[in-house]
Amino acid sequence: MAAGNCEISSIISTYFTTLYPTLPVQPVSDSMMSSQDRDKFLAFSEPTNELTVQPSGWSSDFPHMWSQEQVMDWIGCIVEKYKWDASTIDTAQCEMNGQQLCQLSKQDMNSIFGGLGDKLYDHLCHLRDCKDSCDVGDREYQLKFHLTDTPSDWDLICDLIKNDEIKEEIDYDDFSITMTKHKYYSGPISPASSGSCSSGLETFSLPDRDTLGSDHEMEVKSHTSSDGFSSYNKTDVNMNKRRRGRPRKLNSDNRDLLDAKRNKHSARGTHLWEFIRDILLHPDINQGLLKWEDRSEGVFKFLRSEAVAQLWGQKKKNSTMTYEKLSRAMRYYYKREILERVDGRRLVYKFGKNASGWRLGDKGIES
DNA sequence: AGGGGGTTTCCTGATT
DNA sequence: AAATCAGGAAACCCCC
Repeated sequence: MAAGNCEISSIISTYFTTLYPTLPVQPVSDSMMSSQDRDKFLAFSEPTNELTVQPSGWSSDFPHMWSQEQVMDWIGCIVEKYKWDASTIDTAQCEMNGQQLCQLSKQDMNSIFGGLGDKLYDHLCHLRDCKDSCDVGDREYQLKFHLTDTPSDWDLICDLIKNDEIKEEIDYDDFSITMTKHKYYSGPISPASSGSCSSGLETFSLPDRDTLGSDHEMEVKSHTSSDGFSSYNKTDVNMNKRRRGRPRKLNSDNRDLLDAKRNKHSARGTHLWEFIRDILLHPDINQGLLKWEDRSEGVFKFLRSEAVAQLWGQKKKNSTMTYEKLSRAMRYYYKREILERVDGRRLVYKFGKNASGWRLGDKGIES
């Protein structure tokens, strides 16, 4: 049991050591973990030898700077977090940017979002407070780890992270564990001891086994984002071979919840072609899995077909997914004209007239 | 309970 | 030889 937890705990400890040098950490002996346990934790989609921590979507900017898309993403996250029935929300009323959002009173929120209004308002206040408090060092870090396997495994992981300063929150649907640190931080992670802050949600991803040999050196990074709030630091840590793991959650997932009212099928989850499309549209999570061959024509290529299949399998909670199976599903799209055949080119597909949302200029697509 | 959509699984054969 | 493509057939899961 504790074996698998040891590794993730080690990763987490290393990361916390980086972020919060004053935190006590529990070094974990790798020998305590069997390869079988290790395999339970598939946690990366990254083809580089790095542990990358990057702000995700709406969390990286001040709420009042959010775009309409980021507002939607944020609402989607809260909907998901509280398992709210998205069908009760009028999506048309969600179409506002961050500035408009921040101008809403609690009463406004309640009238628009019903019972979820309170949650949204409180969370928004929390985010604003968090941003505002950076200068005085009182801030909150949320680190989100995407794990694999069954929730019971995550429970065990949580058992290994017992520090009163850290609050853990497990999201069983999201296959992730979020840990929140509320303490003042005075360590060197922030370049700017000048009040830099990286509050909000950050996502951890681990290297791909395919690209790693054994005993690699890995870096833990906290990227500097354009808003200048994040900081940079790195710590080397030896890691053993790992298998590729759960993908970071796509923002589109959150949108799907809100789209449930409009699309009867979205309640069942993202379709394969949408999953593929969303990977292509998010270079930050793409990680070299797919690439556009001809962006304007919707032609794309699988760079790491099996990795994409693994991710798809993880999304569908199917550990036996392969590119062969995934490609069969892709071929069914030809008949429905969601995809068009691209003859003579391996691993190359083209979006068809019934695929939407991939074109430049489509709603929500900026580049 | 039954039907439909969207895969998933398995398979054979062809092509690269 | 291995990976990929093509598509038939059946099964599966979920929703209505």
